[in-house]
Amino acid sequence: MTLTQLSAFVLVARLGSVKAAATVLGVSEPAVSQALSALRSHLGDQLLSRSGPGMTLTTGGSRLLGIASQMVALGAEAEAAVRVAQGAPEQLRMVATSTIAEFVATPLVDTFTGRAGGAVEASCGVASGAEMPVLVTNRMADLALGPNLTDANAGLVSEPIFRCKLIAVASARFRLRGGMGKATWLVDASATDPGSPTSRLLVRLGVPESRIRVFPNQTAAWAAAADGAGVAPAVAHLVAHQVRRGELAVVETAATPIETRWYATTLPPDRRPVAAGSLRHFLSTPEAMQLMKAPGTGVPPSRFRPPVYVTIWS
Amino acid sequence: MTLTQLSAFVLVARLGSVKAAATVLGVSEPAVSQALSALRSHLGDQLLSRSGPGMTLTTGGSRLLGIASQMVALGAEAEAAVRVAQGAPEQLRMVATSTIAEFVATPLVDTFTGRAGGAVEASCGVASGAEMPVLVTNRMADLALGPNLTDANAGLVSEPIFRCKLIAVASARFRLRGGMGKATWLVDASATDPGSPTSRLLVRLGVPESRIRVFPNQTAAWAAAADGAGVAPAVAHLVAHQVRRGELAVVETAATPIETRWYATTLPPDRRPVAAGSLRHFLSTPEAMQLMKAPGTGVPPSRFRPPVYVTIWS
DNA sequence: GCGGCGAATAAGCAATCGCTTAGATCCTCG
DNA sequence: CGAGGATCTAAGCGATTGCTTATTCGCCGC
Repeated sequence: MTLTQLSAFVLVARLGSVKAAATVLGVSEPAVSQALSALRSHLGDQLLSRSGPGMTLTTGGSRLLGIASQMVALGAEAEAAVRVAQGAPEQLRMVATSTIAEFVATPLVDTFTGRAGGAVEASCGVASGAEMPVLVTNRMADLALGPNLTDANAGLVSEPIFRCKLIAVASARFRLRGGMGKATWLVDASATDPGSPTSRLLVRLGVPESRIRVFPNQTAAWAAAADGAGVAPAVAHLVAHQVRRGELAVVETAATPIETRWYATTLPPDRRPVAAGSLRHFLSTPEAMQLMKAPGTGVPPSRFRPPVYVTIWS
Repeated sequence: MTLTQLSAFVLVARLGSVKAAATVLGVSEPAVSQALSALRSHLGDQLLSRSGPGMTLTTGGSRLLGIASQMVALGAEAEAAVRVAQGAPEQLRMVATSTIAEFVATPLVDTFTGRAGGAVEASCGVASGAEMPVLVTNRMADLALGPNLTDANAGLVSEPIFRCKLIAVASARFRLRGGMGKATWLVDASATDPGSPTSRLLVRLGVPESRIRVFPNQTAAWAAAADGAGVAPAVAHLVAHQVRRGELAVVETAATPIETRWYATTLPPDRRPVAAGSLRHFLSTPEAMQLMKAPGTGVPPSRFRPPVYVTIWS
């Protein structure tokens, strides 16, 4: 029984799929499957089995889940505690939805790290809205920036940080033939995350999959839109730069603008690391607000490493 | 960072010596030393260092100790929880001081197991008085039978179970030459445990080490005493059989009889496994009392496996 | 019945774990 | 200063872990 096996089990149970757990852990799917099977044979219990959409836990599995979660969390805590005691910079792991990560996460994290004066070392990863609560409750991430995750029984605390509008943009010369229903939609990875504002927008407009093109990041999608390839959803203030320069123009649709909010989610104060509390507080300062409002000064998208998920055990 | 390494660290920190931890774990001393050094280099912290009698923890070490203890305890709990959920018999690990283990532990455990009707599978090991609190608080044992271990800050609960007298015996034909000070004392392993009634007796009589012969178990010591090799300490009712048959006779000394008590020690009710509570309760029943009083009907000492300590991870 | 997707299994491989024995080191106490 | 006890290091070993790619299994929708 190793900690690796336990965290694989926890993630599978919480995410409801071996594949999803493998993605989060950044390993191949058989690796997770094997860890699970090792645990199964060691404990002599099936622990969990597929059933339609998700997984169902055996009695033993559900008993184990609570205990294993604690062990995984304590493992992360143990490493952090020793490192801090040595005066080493505290590690702070933040996850954000892809759009946020692309534009504002890095400047926010960098500025926060600078403010902390070397006492904190922050890193940032990408996660879907579904992954976030799992990552935070199991201490695989300290703070999530994205949708509202407040969930009483999971013990998470979300706080609204920022308010913005989701609109649609296209090349100024772009002309729809046959109305909005026929347009090609150019989206980033967040559209594959059900529950994200982007995917809500597409659902509300009834856009079929065949008319959606997914790009690795938002900037690439906008570049394609500027080339006249179609319509792209965009957070208004993030795309303001391109609109002002005339590369893109706002397109009216039946569903836009959509008002959305970004939330910062952490464990409740008594169970979260102090650095997570500091970052949370920093996010509500006018300075952070300014960074989120004016990302044109942020880092170029090339510096953004897309699927660098959180690594749990260094 | 593995659970093996963490439990090695916890045991070393709590017992104050690498060697003691190795003994408890039933492995060689370099094995523990190496586990510790692996943990040290992984975390980049010395964690603990020798200082005279015991060990002193670094700041990081003391942080880690609490967290690691929990993890080790949860590891044991996880295995138990899954096994129980499967309907497998609950494991119950008892430790006792050598004398108790030799005579009464096995019949007690066997009877208790029988009463439970297959729902509990109990095993028994030997531990010194110093090891007991460590083993119980870290859930490496569920119940300890021996001296009073009540320790508020460690969160242990001891309850008196039985009262007995420690006396001295020798061959009926044995005659002291030069008084008690010159006698050879024939003792079992418990005499090497400071704090045990036997060692208290020897200290009180001022017996020098040179006049002490240690036997692997109490029965062997008594056999030697019956052969006239010297004087042996004995729990009165345990040796009654041999006295009645004339093999041994009670010897008067300045310190005997010593009144002693056996205690059952567990975690407090809210943190201990149910089976430990049941055993604790069983130990206070008249039936258990009877077994402790009349061990002549117990198992022969050959069935007693001396240094089978608790194995933590099967 | 059949393709497709998720999961499990197989095979292979490097790294690590966990243990041993043997020897070096270090500290204390006489 | 030397003896002895405790600890650490070294070397070696077998088993396990943890990961990969490739293949097979089981199930669902058509």
